[in-house]
Amino acid sequence: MNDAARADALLTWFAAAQRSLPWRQTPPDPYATLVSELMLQQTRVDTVVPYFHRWMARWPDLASLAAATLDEVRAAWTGLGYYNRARNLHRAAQAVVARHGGQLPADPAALAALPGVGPYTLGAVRSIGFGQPAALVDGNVARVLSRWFALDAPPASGAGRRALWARAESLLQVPAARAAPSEWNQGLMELGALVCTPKAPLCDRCPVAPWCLALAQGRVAELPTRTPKKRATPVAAAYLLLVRDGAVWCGQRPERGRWAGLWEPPAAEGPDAHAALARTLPMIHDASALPPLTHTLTHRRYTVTPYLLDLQREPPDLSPLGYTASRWVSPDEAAAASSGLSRLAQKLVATISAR
DNA sequence: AACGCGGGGAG
DNA sequence: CTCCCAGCGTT
Repeated sequence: MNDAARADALLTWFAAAQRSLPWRQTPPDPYATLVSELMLQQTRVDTVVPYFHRWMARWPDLASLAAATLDEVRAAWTGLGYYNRARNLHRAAQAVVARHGGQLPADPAALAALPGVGPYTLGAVRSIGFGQPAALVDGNVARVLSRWFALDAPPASGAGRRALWARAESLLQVPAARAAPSEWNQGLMELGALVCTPKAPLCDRCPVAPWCLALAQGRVAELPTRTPKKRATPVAAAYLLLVRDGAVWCGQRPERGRWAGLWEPPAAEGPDAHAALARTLPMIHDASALPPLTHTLTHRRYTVTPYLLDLQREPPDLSPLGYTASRWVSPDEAAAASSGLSRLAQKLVATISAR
């Protein structure tokens, strides 16, 4: 039968071709699975690996993570992006300690109730962490299944999402897949990462090419259907770098929103950023403007003008700008992986020592 | 359903 | 440059 042969082909390929990744352990560790899956949300494997090693060395279990402070947790996340994930993981650890005795629950409803655990992560923790026959759909699986079955609905659409999850559930009913849900799901994702890539997929090396409808129809390049994406919004911003003894005066951003809880030199956005900053920090009029630099996020493209001032007096109060705390940050500290500064702020502080 | 949320690697 | 990555929470 088609389904059985295809399942065998993928599982055989995965057994031989899978990458050696630190969270692929036998026996599986549900906590390690949770950590890796939170880190891997919208983030590539190669980026996550060093963060995962540092994380597991520092917090080897949920109890130790729950006992850490949010600032420590967030500092360990510095550079990974999507910082709300760090907050979610920390809160999840505290919830597991409070409600489940420090052991991750195997019950799907209890898992789904944890912060940061959505449909994908639920399927991943269930199948990879606990060996349960649970389906999952991520960006890789969406691409693989869209091609296998020549699905025309955009994966991001409601209809596309429903179709993909239905296929994923259905495939998992094949006995070989159901007997090895961890390997099956990881095999689908590994195939998407290594063979069934977004551009220039390696169809001549694909273990399931004989069963690929898109390949048979010559439509591999046009599937999955792409959804038109929004352009990044241009944003102007001004940062005031107040320097004393080589250190820079930084504030901690609020818990909500962009770069939540991270540190940066005081800043304002918009065409009137300089004026807005001057209302709270009038000393900016004595500062010298440095050459602008750009920093691109997924949805925003920043053009930042840094203003530099050697400060002899006491540093100003930053709370009127919305910062919840403030401290001096040395260039060495800012450059460290666990500085708690956004990448943009790290760039800015680096411009000072480069002068 | 639509939007906000980082940063980096590949082509 | 563009695209997109082991997505989720909020509105």
